[in-house]
Amino acid sequence: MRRMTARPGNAHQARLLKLLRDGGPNSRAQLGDQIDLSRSKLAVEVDRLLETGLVVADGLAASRGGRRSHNVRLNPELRFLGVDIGATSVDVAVTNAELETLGHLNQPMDVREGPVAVFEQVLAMAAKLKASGLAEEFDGAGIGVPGPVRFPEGIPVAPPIMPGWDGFPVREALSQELGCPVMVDNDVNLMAMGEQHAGVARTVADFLCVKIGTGIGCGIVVGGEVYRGTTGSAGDIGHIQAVPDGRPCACGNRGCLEAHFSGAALARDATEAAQQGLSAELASRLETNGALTAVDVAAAAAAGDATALDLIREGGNRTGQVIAGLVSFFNPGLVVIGGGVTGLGHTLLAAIRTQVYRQSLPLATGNLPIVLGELGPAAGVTGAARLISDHLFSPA
Amino acid sequence: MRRMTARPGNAHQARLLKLLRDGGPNSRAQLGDQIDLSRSKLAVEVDRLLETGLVVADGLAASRGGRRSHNVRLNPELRFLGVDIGATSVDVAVTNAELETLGHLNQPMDVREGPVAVFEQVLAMAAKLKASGLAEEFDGAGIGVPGPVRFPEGIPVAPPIMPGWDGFPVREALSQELGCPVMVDNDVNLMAMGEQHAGVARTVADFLCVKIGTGIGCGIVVGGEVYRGTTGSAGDIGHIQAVPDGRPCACGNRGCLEAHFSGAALARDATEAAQQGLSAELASRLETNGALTAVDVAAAAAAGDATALDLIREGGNRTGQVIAGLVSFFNPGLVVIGGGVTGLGHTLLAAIRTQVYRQSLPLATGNLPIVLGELGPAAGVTGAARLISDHLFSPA
DNA sequence: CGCCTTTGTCCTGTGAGTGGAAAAAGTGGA
DNA sequence: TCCACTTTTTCCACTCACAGGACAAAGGCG
Repeated sequence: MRRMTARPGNAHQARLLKLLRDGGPNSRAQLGDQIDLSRSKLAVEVDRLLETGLVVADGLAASRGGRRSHNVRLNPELRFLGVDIGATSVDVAVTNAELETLGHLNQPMDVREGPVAVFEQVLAMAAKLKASGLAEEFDGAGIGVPGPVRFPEGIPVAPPIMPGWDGFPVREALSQELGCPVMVDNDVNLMAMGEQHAGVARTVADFLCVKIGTGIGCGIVVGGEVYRGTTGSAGDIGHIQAVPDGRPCACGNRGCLEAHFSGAALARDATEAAQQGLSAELASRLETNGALTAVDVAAAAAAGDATALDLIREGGNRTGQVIAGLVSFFNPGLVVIGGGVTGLGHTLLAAIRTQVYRQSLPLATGNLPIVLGELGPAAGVTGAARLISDHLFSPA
Repeated sequence: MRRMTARPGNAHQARLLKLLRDGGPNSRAQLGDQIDLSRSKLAVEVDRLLETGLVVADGLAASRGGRRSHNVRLNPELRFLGVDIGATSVDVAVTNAELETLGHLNQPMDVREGPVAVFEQVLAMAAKLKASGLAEEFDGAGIGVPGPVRFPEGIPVAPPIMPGWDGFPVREALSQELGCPVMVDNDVNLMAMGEQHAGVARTVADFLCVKIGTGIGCGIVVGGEVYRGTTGSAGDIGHIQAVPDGRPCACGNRGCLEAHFSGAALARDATEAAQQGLSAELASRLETNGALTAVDVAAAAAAGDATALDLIREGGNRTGQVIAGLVSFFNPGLVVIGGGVTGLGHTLLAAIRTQVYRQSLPLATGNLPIVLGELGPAAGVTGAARLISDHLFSPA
């Protein structure tokens, strides 16, 4: 039993833990500069944290011109597990308490196989990470699932692409299996938290994080906090109508954004184009691999294939149109584009930017960066670790 | 000089003031039930508030089975001024500290005449209210303007329908003229605050308040607080594209919601229909009044005129389509429809509801009321009073 | 009229937190 | 090597907010 079960005893301790998480090892004096507490009080709270074992001494800091100060840091043996369940693959990573990734695994998977089968796989991956010496036990785990979640209970509700998960007590079940606290959230929200913690959104209070993968979703951050909506389905922009009377969508409507542009739609359109002989490049890839994915389209586009570029541009336009509406409504300080299709890169980004800058009013777009996510596939697991650390580093 | 210039000295006093504002006269004991403070502490803070004059004794309360308690209430002589500047008219009202409207004036006006002319009119109306004995002086004023506002400074920024107001220091100027603290906000946000304080949104934390007047805007409330966006232009949904390649809009784009449905668009469409002889009802009204407004369309619809009903339904569909997108994105707990066109009533509401319930996913719409505002033209001024009271009832 | 309940006041104890003094541990120049 | 000056850390006395109990005041009810 090396596991830490302690929690901060008050708001001061919680703030200190978060400072150490986000700023790394720090001297008492430096902590004092960042927090509004007297030196005496600060010393008392740090001592209490040292007693709990959450924080440990870390040698002497370099001198700032006088007596050298004693550094403290979060216990380097603390381990968080970050799990990002996608529609077709799963990422599992181990981090330390400073949320640095120590190990990262990725495997193909199908959510539709249901929670039991998926968690079996996740637990096996976690065990593998443990076996490689990265962790003895986990002190907490964050889980991202590709659908709406009733956040306080950690239970998916009415997830369209993962029937069989509806109402499954993910948080409770995994907490049991892993023997540690667990928090569950939508994968898009975790991506937003990841980019906020370690990516492009570090300094922005209000931003949107659009994830284009098998489906399309959007993380909403208001005042530095993820906004989840009344029933946990906020940010579900895949089924906003992008094309009046457009393609039929799995949800029963027509013209949904997701039906026109997403990993799945792109693969379908590319296959169609290849079969119709519109693109030699895509056709040859189809023949080689037996099927096409967004990755093939990205490669074809990189090779200069006109059809692939057109598909990307067309999709970017659709997406940009929807985002333009969201920008008018929400007036964010930043828009982050991420997810599986970021491989499409700047062609996609340019198309989105064009639409947004053209359709939204200058006041909203004047100083609005629209950028690709910085963390790629690590955003989700980092966000997951961040989620559980936020929870554990709050007063009990 | 009867004016109160005191402010609460700490967070407890601020909470007490807000309890008294929202709950009316109250005994010390009842206040104790609603706030987490010991009786002794509560007594001290109430005494301090009595000293400042913000709160006064108000006789004895009815017995609850034992000794009768001494009531306290907000000083009944406190007066707030609520000003709601629309595109074509202005509302000015006086309230007491409990935000009950004591007097309300409404006059036609044209914002395009610029801030100086408009404020002359507003000040005259305020003077009239004073002269009728409703107030000696004002203790604070809230101002709503139909465009984006840099909130902390109270300065309109790049307002499309009110050129000439850009950068005008509304807050400072009016504070000078009125001799009291002033807060400025977008008119839609004030409507949302009004409905939150005294209308349909009293118990909802996250909701949208769509105002359809000369233009279209949307107030966004997140966790009970108005969300204004990075540059203060959040909720500016009038220029979201509702119809691809639709009607040209003043903003330079095509197909904006506002170009297809709003007070102005409705008047234009009705006039067109009347001139083309599509509706005898509208034609006769056009002849009588020389011009048509949304009110005429409402009357014609009430009389069963098919063309008028079609116009409303068509507009409701467009609006509903946009709102459906916002509902998917924001997942609110309530949608309030208000503004000048609420006269169109249930025909409009039904059209909007149909679109939203059809286009958004069940999880978001399952328990989503879409209702008309309860307060009508009083929402704006009530919200304005609420804005300034929130400011004054916060620790200085 | 006596007993019970509720309300309001007084008073003391406690714990959080501040700020100054002094000790501890360095740096760097003469 | 010594001394003056910094920075860090600990220690201690003092303040202040607040809780909670005792008690008085005021009213209901049988």
